[in-house]
Amino acid sequence: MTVRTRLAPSPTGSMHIGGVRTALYCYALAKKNEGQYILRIEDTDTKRFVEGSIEEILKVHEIYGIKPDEGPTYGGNYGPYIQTQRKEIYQKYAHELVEKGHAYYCFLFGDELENLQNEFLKKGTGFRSPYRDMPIEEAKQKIDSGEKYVIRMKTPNNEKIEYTDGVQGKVVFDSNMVSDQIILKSNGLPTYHLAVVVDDHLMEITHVFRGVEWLTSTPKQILLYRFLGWEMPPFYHLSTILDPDTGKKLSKRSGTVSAMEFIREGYIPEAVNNFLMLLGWSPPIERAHGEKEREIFTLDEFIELFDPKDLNKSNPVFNRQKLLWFNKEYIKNMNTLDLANRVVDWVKNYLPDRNLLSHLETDPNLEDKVKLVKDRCYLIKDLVESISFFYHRPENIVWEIKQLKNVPRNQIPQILEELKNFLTDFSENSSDWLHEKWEKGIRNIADKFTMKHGDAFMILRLSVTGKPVSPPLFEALQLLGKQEIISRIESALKSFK
RNA sequence: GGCCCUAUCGUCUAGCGGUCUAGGACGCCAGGUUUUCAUCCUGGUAACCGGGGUUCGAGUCCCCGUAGGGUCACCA
Repeated sequence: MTVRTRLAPSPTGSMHIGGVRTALYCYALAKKNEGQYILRIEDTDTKRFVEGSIEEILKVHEIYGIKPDEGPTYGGNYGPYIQTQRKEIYQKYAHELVEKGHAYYCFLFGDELENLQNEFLKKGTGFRSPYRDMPIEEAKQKIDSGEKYVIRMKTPNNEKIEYTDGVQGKVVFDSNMVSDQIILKSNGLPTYHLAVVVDDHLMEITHVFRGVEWLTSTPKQILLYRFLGWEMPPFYHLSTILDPDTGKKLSKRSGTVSAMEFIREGYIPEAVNNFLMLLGWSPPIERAHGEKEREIFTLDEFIELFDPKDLNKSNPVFNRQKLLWFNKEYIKNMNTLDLANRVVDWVKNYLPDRNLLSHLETDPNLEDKVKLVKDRCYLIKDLVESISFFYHRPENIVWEIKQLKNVPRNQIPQILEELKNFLTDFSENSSDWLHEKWEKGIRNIADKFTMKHGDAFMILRLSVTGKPVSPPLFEALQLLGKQEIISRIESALKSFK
């Protein structure tokens, strides 16, 4: 049997980061077993449809490296993969269910419906409509006369519905608690409950991953599978990612939750994936007492290691600091050329600064610059910021900083003058143009003014980069080039006059 | 409120009856390296929700309590 998993998002807005985690688990199980990962769009709620969200779901997959084998734009033999395009299929099964006596036409709407529903809610049992037992012929007459209707499933009474969940274990429900759920809405579209069952069956899905919020609706699907005479695939109800602030489902309130937004902020998709996979899953690796455990996993390693049995039931809190740490690790350890390309792409896609972009695209030494700053950055954004001084001369340098509190202000121009003369004497083309050689000379200058070496370095740093924090100074200067350094020192000097 | 699920350092987690004086990671703190900020080393801080059982023995099994989450739609 080939393993087939699917992600079934609703196009109702930005794709949530939790969706990526679910996708990761689906994808991993499919790929581990050389099966297929399918993307299906559940857009049966036309009111909540948001323009552009299908495109975004596709884009998120592409960026995060999760490639569907089937789905919208990917094709496949089980399409269409967008539910509104499968309307007739659901209708056929819904009516079939009525014929078989497992569902019924219901004509209850408005206040009447609401009042009855409230009664059942108060009683604490599942909703049952008075039309449940109306003879089918009578119901059909009403329909023929143009009455509006929905189709509800006929939930059996007094029955224990139990099944074993792949992550939650054995779960038992009382059928009296399960409502006669609407499966076909009055507009002719199915509700989720019917649509998933039909599609998962028709698309030959073998393992269903979804959030625990679906757990209590599972008996409805179990019933539907039974009514339709189909075998139900194993279900895996995944924990909910919790918000660190509210303790409830992760929401925008505490920060970014959109998968695309993380990328826009400068996160590396591989790092986000790594963080996500470990939220509720831990690798089955033998651990020696006291030995450091591995935290970094590539997608391929994850696929290899993944097994649903290692999924946790309890809900993890989304720890942004740890995500940041993962990102930093990925930036630090990434191949420099690859990283440089990503920097350019990021600026191209998410920064309006076209000027900077053209600098980056034409810089033959970009890779060296990236290399210089890569182990000090958390985000791609930081990387861009750290190297931007190469392309932009400092303006309005602030000399009154605590790092220079021991240096008399009137001494600064003197030092700069010395520095300038000193560097001017080097030939950029000779073997003298090496930062190791400057270092000694600059230390000598500091000694001459009886100041700390670090202070002299700081003055140089400020005049050239404009900031008290910079990448390793000498390597950076070497990359900047002699002419540029000297002219930056000169303009710093001018600001003193 | 009914029903379902969960409960180990602040957070992510390992643990699947004895090897637990409970391990790792993030964070935080201290020290070292260092021209800034980082990186990098070294060390430290910090947890089995409470109460009953079962057992020779419980973080690990059972029950109750407590706390948290989910769910009760013509939304998915």
